[in-house]
Amino acid sequence: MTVRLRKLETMSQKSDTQTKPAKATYQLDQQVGFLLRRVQQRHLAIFFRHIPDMTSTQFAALAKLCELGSVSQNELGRRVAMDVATIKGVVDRLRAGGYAKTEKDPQDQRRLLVRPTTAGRRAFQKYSDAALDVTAETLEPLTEKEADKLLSLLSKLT
Amino acid sequence: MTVRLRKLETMSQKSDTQTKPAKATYQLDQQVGFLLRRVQQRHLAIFFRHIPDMTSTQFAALAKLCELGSVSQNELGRRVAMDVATIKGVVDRLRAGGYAKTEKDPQDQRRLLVRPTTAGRRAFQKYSDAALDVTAETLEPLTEKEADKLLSLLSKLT
DNA sequence: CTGATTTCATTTGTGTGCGAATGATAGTGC
DNA sequence: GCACTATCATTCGCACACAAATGAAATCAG
Repeated sequence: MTVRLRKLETMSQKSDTQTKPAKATYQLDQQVGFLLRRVQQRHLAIFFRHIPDMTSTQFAALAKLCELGSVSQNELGRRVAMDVATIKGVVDRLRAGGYAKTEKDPQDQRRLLVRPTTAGRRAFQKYSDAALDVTAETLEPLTEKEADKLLSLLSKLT
Repeated sequence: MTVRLRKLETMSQKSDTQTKPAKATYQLDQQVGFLLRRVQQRHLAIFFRHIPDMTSTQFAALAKLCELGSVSQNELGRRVAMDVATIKGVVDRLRAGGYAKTEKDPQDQRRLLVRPTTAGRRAFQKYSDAALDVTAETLEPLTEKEADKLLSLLSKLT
């Protein structure tokens, strides 16, 4: 992730004067996957401008962690839709940044309990408004109604 | 990228019985960034099921490459919205897979010209229908109208 | 023609993201 | 109490994705 702002030059928007195809033709810029990637790029760049201390992924994990207080690493991963391998790395970095601490669960020796530190809670407090601004700025090209529509459509694709 | 299918367990949809907040509260599952990430995860898993030979990124680059015939590496990257460092890796892998070949541009010694190989063109032909199926399957939870709406909204966020 | 700027490719470093394999622990059935 | 199975964390390997730095080549200004 970690997408910083980088001018990718305007991509030729290609004024689509093609003859109407009987069977749909493969047009890269019309594929969901491509659009998703580009929108995400833009979103991550915006995120970084607002919250440079942390990546979007880390913030998501921290937010959930503050909400839950104390969870096992795997459980946290599930709550924020991250693979076990991914959440491990994210927790490691949160820990390295002083935002989270971990300890073995005395009740279950397999589990690694994760908790936010005071600094972690403070960072979440500090940035939660900024995080909302990120969402707002990302959706800024849309009207409020369109934005709602987009969120609801995306939710259906989850 | 390379997203294989992995059950991420159903995330607790959390029946939101909280008191209506005057100032919007940070709810992870309502942030565009989070939704984008999850939708992309699902999309990449679908992509891999249909086209296991190549990643979605590689296919995008190959598609553009077949359309253009011959481009410099940087130019190709710009066309598919990839960073210089990223496009280099992608081209390397396309080359390793036998889908593309490169050569120094005789007109400009800085440039690395990239071309699709015969196998590359064949792969693109072979998979272009599958790629459309990927888009279709990704959008499958939506009606056709909704899908169009989504694509148009995403386009605005580019 | 030459120095400054731009463009292009490469490399290094960091941070996601996934699959697959491994080992440790816990729970279950008998 | 003992296999069987499930769960949890870790590790490895691969593939993006970007910033920043470097070097080489082309272009532009004077």
